[in-house]
Amino acid sequence: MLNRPGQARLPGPRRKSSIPAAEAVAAQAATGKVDYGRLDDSLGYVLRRAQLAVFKTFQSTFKSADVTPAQCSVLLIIEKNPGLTQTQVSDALGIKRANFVALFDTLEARGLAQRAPASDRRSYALQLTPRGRALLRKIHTLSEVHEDRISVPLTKPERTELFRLLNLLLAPLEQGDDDGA
Amino acid sequence: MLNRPGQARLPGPRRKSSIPAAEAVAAQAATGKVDYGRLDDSLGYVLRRAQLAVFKTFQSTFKSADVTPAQCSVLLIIEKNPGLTQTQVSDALGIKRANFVALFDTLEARGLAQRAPASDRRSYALQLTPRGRALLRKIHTLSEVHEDRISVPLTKPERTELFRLLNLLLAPLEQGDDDGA
DNA sequence: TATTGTTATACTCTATAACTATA
DNA sequence: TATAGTTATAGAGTATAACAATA
Repeated sequence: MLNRPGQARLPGPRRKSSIPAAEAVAAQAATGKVDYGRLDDSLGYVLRRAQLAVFKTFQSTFKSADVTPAQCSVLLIIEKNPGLTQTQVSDALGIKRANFVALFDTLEARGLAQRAPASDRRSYALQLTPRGRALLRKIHTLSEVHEDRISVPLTKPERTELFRLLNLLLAPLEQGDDDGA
Repeated sequence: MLNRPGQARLPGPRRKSSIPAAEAVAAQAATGKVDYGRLDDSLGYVLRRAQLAVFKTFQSTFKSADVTPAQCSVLLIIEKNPGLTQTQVSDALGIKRANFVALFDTLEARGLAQRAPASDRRSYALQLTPRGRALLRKIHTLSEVHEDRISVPLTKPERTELFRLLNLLLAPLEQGDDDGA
């Protein structure tokens, strides 16, 4: 609820009018653009818009792979850390264990990953299937395309600096969460 | 689904085992930390975490005002642009008209804003109430506190640079949406 | 007792279609 | 015929509680 597409048209009142009368507010804004005031100086607002815009770009870039960012992150974690349990993967990604079940069910139903027996018989050792490894090769390619697309307006040094600043911002905020990563 | 709290414990299998046998995957990751691989170099992933962390900070900072970021943005827009219609405000913030109704109903029920008659009798001229203006004074104060809190790890020039880079990143991505702001 | 995976559930946010009253 | 506000609804994403199997 914090995007920023375009503008609309003109104002006026109607039926279910709850207020008494209110002298037909001038509507000085009916002419030009909308003044965003402090919102333009709000880091949270800009971050929200950036995240939403990048997410949309992700969708269009990854539509041939048919994976959401969440599914993608799970596959990447398992690729780098085969044998982790559901709790470990979901904790690593900030996903609730309960919500991870359906998410992984989808990956398993598509034959991309599977639950293998582990020494502790309460849990599973998560691993990729050959098909999952094949899809990951595509995902790695698409990831590069995606990063390149969203980084177009930035120079290499600017992109590096953006990463540095975001991680700098993130560090103290992610401390007081639950344990600390 | 893309946070990054802490780690979990250890792996192993269990009952609804769907795969044949799979030689008890070594689980080389059961010892130390999780390797995030490309996720750490993903702008989308870092942005998502930053946005989530900032949102959490917002909640704790603004709990005394009892407003969500979305409600806050609506109040700020109406403050700066009194007389706009629901379509204009929701378009400006990227909120669907249909979803704006309940959002504004809440603000109106709390006596913070109201629907005033407009010249075009299909629409309303949205405006603040005295109570809404009073709350906005508090919101402006809390906004400063909030921005200061999340900006702690950044110097003034770094914060300015972060804004510049985010807006740079945003500009081309928000072009191909619907019309263009 | 504590933990893992699981189910059920609820609440929020988001998206679409269709209706009404106006234009 | 088109637009503003509205309603209904469906789909994600997220959060908590409670249960069975296992430790």
